[in-house]
Amino acid sequence: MREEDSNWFSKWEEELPSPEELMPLSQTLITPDLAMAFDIPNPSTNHSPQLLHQTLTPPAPPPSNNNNSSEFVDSAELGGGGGSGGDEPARTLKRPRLVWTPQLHKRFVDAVAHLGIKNAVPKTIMQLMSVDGLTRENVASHLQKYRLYLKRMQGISSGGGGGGVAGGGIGSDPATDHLFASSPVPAHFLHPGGGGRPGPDHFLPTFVPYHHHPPPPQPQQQQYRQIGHIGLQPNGHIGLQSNGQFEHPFMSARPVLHRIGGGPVGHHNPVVPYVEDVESGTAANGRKVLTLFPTGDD
DNA sequence: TGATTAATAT
DNA sequence: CATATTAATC
Repeated sequence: MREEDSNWFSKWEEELPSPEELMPLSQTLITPDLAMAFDIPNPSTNHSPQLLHQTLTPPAPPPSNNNNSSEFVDSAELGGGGGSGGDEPARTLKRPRLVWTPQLHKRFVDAVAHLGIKNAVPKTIMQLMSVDGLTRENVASHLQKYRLYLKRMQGISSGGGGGGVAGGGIGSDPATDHLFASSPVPAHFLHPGGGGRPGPDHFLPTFVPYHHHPPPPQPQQQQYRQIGHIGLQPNGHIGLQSNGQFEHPFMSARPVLHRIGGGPVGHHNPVVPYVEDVESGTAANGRKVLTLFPTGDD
């Protein structure tokens, strides 16, 4: 029985984007529209106060950071220098707040779906996700939230249903769905077990084997400023800007880390954003999702 | 100010 | 590991 596991596992792992593929992605990731939207000082387009919070254009991009790859936490303040002040505990490994972007959540769900509720433990999930910077605590915290969401949805959409996750808005709870609503929720999770059906949980639900070719070239427009990557805000927020295209200016999905804690040792995290094709036909909301991809090391 | 998310503690 | 609570952020 376990043999099968290896099967999908291997497959799953295999489809992981090779470093080579995602490498070039870092730059050609932003779409002209996005860049334009951001770069263009369009007074007409008044962004919401919250959203516009993080704009890009790092005021002072560290020259040392030649690494074009976008990563998570990156140098906040280099020790050493000047120091000063004192307010920032030199050696406090305070982990910055992690923002679970829909894409990241998608990966999370995918991992859980493939692991099965049985093995859907924070540790396994984290390992399977292989997302750099992601720790067990993060996953654990999110996992419980995820469960709650499923529980709520289960109670509401009991029986039926099935389908529609995004379009319908079955369980629309303003407090639970915020993040999850946009993510595909494998129905398998809702298995109440009530049926007493010990059946196999690991099944490929919404897993979409994207075997299609890598990122399609789309840069066929005016020159667009190379934006994206990490944006250091005066606020002390590290924002990674990379997104394909969004429908409404309201929803903006961008992974952001709040307040850098300061990675101790060389924590260069080869996290690379990859554009994954979202399920087709999911609502008219054809939005390209950006998935953070791993590095294979954890 | 309130609401939600994520981190943290138990 | 799961749950509950607290803190931070939007």
